[in-house]
Amino acid sequence: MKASTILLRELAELAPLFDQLRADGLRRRQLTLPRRRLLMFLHHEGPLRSSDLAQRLAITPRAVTALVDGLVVTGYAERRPDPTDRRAMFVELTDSGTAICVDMQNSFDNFASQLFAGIDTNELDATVQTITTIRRNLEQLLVA
Amino acid sequence: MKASTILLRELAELAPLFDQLRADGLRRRQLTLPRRRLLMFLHHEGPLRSSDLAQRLAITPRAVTALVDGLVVTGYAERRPDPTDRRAMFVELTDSGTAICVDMQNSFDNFASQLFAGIDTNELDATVQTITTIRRNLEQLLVA
DNA sequence: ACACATAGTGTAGGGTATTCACTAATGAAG
DNA sequence: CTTCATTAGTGAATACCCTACACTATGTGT
Repeated sequence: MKASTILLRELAELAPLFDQLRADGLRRRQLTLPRRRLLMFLHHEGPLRSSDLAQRLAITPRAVTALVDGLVVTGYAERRPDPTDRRAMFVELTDSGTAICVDMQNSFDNFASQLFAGIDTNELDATVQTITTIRRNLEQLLVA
Repeated sequence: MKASTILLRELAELAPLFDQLRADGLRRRQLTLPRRRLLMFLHHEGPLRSSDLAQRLAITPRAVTALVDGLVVTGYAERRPDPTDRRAMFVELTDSGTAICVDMQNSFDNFASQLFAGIDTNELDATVQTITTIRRNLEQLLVA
């Protein structure tokens, strides 16, 4: 069996299992996976316009509206009009949204350490390189 | 930044992008991602009872029922009573279900080759090892 | 025989996503 | 300065995934 086939299958199967393991923490924080994804995106990138979020997350603008609605209800994010374009809205984290992101980042780090315990450091570094390359390839394919 | 943190983040972000790229092929085949996942699982493992599917896919039995319902409608899978336990149902692929799996496996292989082009073979092998280990760790954590 | 556990599904409800249609605002051309 | 096409965001309708809970039918152990 080709290595590429196995790798892709492993990566594809990894995600749903991984998601399952995070379900509890998400529920505890009144979050869902897509909402968490958007939240952490804002945490890393700063305030963004809805249309930019749609592009970066590779979902429709309508889906962004729905996700942001949910985050607004729980008080993790806010909409702010774009002063340079009265049609557009910026989405930004509230203080509690930022706090929850910091908190989740810590949990994430702990979980990562635990999950990768027993894997050689060099091996881990090499894997990071490869996976990063693959993600960039994917993003390229999505643009095209 | 720790390698483990980066790797976990990359893996988490890889999945939704990856899913997006497969959306077209799935629509063309009248499938969704979770239904495809169940279908390929049967393709690789053979007929399974609903409860076993729930366990292996890490979803609730009720979710399995719903997914199988969808696959029955499109004619890709069938239910067959377990002769040794009248409560239980086996789920198995139909001929057209098997055909679609073979077809998808080919597309999958082609896509994999394309996606990993330019990545060193040894590097790829090493990554497969690492990721496989990680998936096994994950499955262990889910059982616990 | 009885209590208890297990297998699968109906019901109800929340969440993610899409498509299409619509409003408001922008921007480019005459 | 008007059209006129385009863009930003959202309402409406729809499909799907998933969960929790309740229920029926069946199996299991004492």
